[in-house]
Amino acid sequence: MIETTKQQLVSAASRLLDEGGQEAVTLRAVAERVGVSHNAPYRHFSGRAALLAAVAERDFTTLKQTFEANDAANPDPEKALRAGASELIAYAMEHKARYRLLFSDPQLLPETSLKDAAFGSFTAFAVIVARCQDVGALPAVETTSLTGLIYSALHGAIDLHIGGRSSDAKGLGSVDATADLLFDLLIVQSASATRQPSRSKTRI
Amino acid sequence: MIETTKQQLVSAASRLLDEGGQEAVTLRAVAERVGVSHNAPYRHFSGRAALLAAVAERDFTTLKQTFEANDAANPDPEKALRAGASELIAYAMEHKARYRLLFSDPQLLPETSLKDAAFGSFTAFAVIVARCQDVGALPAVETTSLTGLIYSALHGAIDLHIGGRSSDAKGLGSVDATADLLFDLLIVQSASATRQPSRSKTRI
DNA sequence: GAGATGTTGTTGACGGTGTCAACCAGTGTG
DNA sequence: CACACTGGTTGACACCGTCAACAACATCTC
Repeated sequence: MIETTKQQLVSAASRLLDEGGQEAVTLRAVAERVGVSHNAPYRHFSGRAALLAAVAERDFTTLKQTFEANDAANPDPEKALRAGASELIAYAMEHKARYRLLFSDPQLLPETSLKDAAFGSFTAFAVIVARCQDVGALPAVETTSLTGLIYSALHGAIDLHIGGRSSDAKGLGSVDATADLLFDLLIVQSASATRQPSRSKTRI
Repeated sequence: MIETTKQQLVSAASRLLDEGGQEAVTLRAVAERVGVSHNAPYRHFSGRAALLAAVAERDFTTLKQTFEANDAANPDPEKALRAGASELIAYAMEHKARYRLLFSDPQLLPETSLKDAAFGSFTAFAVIVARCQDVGALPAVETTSLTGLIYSALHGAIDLHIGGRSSDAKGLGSVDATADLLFDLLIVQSASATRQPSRSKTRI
């Protein structure tokens, strides 16, 4: 299937993002790569911000699908959780600028469709967290808050790494090591709690 | 004491950062605010990136001093830890664009003096973490890794909030709530025999 | 079928931005 | 006095996002 011009613009912007980061994605460069005039993108997007939002929306939905596929493929919730985190980290490492666009960019327009896509990927991740809670692998606190904490820790480790703040000089380990430590500590905590008979209760 | 032109440029850039974010900090606007020509900044900085690096360096050192003062003021390590986190969050909320410059900006030049300043603030935070470990308030894993994890979680929560990714739609609570949950879970884990979580958000 | 209309392009211009080059006024210093 | 250095100036350049005006073409309506 051939891509429409609009899709080509999104794809070209994604590629430029990967190759040269945010500042490399100029509307003119995108247009040139697609082979249209410097003003053609305005026929499909209201401006640069809208084009980037389209890139983000596309990636948010694929990310959501990745989480869902991961959840379905791993019967063990704890494995699904760790695998999901690894997928997120892998995506971030492979497409640093795109990851930042999705999760950090402050000037990304708050279009509802984009918010929906972002919310969808978060929810898919929360489903895995809930499953872990169900089997007592994670503490039985409010699921959304716990998911937020885990998401925050993963995002923080990734973002510091991408920004060059976690290299040797600052002593932070690799992103994967930080994620491992996070899960080790959280899971130890909940396992010791559920081991106590008087308080044992699994969420239904 | 009167500020030198160089200091005035840094101050003006900081103020513009607070008022209008990254994109508001144009060399021309900075120069105009100081009252010099649009090219005067080049007599003091090699370019825009270097000026922003100077802003970051200044803030990194004040942040380090904040951590140190906090450490000295709180005899209880756990209180020092929570207070230090609160200070970081407060700084981030008050100066969002500046915070992002320090901890997220990818194009911040890797000058050694800037790296030193960043490392200094991280180390000051690590000192508090180590004290918590000494009294058994935090798990006895490698201090640098644990500090990295805590730093990552705090940064992630802050960054997602600043980027508008943690508002209602995504269900993440406020930054402070996420930080509280983080400490509650970590401290419960390490001292579950003798301690209770400071906030009874956990459903026990 | 013919005209109106909307879609998707185009070219050209505008102001704003970072940066480079050239120049200029002081201020020591040999 | 000549000289270089420091900190400032003006002017230009290419590049950027964006707006306006126009052109080709498909599609709908009478």
